[in-house]
Amino acid sequence: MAKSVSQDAISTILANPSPDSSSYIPEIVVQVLDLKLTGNRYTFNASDGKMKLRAIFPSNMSSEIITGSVQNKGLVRILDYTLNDIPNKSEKYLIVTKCEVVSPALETEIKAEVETEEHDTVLKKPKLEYEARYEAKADVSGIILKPKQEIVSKSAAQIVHEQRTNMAPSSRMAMTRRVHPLVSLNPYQGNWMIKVRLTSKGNMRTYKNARGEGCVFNVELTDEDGTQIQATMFNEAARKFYEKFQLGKVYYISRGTLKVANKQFKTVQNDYEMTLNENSVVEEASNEETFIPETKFNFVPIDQLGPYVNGRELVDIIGVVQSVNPVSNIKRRIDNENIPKRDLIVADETKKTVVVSLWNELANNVGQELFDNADKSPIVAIKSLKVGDFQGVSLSTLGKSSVMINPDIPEAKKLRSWYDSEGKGSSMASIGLGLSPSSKTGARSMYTDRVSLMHITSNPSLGDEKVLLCRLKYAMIVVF
DNA sequence: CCCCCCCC
Repeated sequence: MAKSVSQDAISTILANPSPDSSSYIPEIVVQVLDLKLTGNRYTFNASDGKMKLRAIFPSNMSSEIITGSVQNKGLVRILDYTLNDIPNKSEKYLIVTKCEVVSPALETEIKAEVETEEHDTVLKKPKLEYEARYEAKADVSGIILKPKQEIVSKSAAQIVHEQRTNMAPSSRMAMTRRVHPLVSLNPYQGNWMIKVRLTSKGNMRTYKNARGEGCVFNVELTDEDGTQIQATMFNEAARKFYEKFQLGKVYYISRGTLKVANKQFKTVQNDYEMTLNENSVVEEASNEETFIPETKFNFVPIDQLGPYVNGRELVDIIGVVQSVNPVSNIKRRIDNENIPKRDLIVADETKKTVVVSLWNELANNVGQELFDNADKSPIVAIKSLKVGDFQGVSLSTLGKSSVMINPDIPEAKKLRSWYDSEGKGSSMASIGLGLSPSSKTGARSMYTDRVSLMHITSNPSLGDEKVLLCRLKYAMIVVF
């Protein structure tokens, strides 16, 4: 058999994102390029000479890679796979679930067109650190050039070894020590390291109770499998890690402790929660490829907020900012403490508006930015909002809420183009004050009273007196 | 060890 790639292999994969036994898929042989160890997985570029696709090998392939049968610039036949979306990103990546080795390393990267001119350019590209070192040693005189072939025919295991030994000690540590999946952690096993994305960050707050006082903040961590865990830091640890932890970034974490999570306060699906103390190790995994999902939003359209009123479940919303109030200070009843608050009105494609109250630092920081740019109708995406019943439906931030202005996500682009083309010219009604026939669930609050009104007014068995009473109540709410 | 999330 000819040792080459299948024609249009990448197009075939893209056209069949999740093949099953009934799909007919022609043979897919690709060249493995840029094979490297990322965390605990091997990743590579699958190439058919024309197109490339980021890909990941299954963990059970690792031994074959280490023994050298799968090589960089070698050929593999992909027997089964799924094509996965990276949320909020346009590119796809290929998860190889079954494959076999066709050929060890070829001399060159396969290109569909013969590119003699370009070949020189390729050689002049900035070299990877290991390549530069390799050549520098061989080429002491500056005359004898090391054949490129010797570099390309190195097995993945060699490359990985060289990558490790040439790296900064901290990253080498991260590569060498096994990354544990979050599901494998428990309170009884201490020596682990995880690689996680920070998918939620609470604000720092102080507390005072019978057991003492201090400061605390919580984060939510997500790993490559999508498993989540909440981690808590107190006092010294809270101060040490508060700035270091940034929403959306990826970290290696070790030396934390696990305990059984309190069901009552659980915000993620995990039997355990993590505590990090001042001796825990948190290291950012910067400039590294990773397949950990990005922070995921579950946007609820404004006209669908009804069922969430006064519920425990939090919502994410995305909308166009219609207006922003100045900050006001609210005196908390229980202890007379002043808390900054700023209200804004947002609208979305359902042509409904809702009032969102930003509290504490969100009112001051991101709130001020919104205030200053209110005339530009920015898009806001807000994660983890509580849905209250003030004026029917109201939204409020919590400590763990986050506000993103003009986020680079498809939903924001869609909303922007809708608003610019037709939204800004159309009339919008407040979800709180308007009747919303689509939302009939929920059992209390003024909002539900008005839903009941609709049922009653459309029920012929009721007397005029009751209908009038309900109409009166509705009228009063509107007047308010 | 927190677990509150405020006001009209």
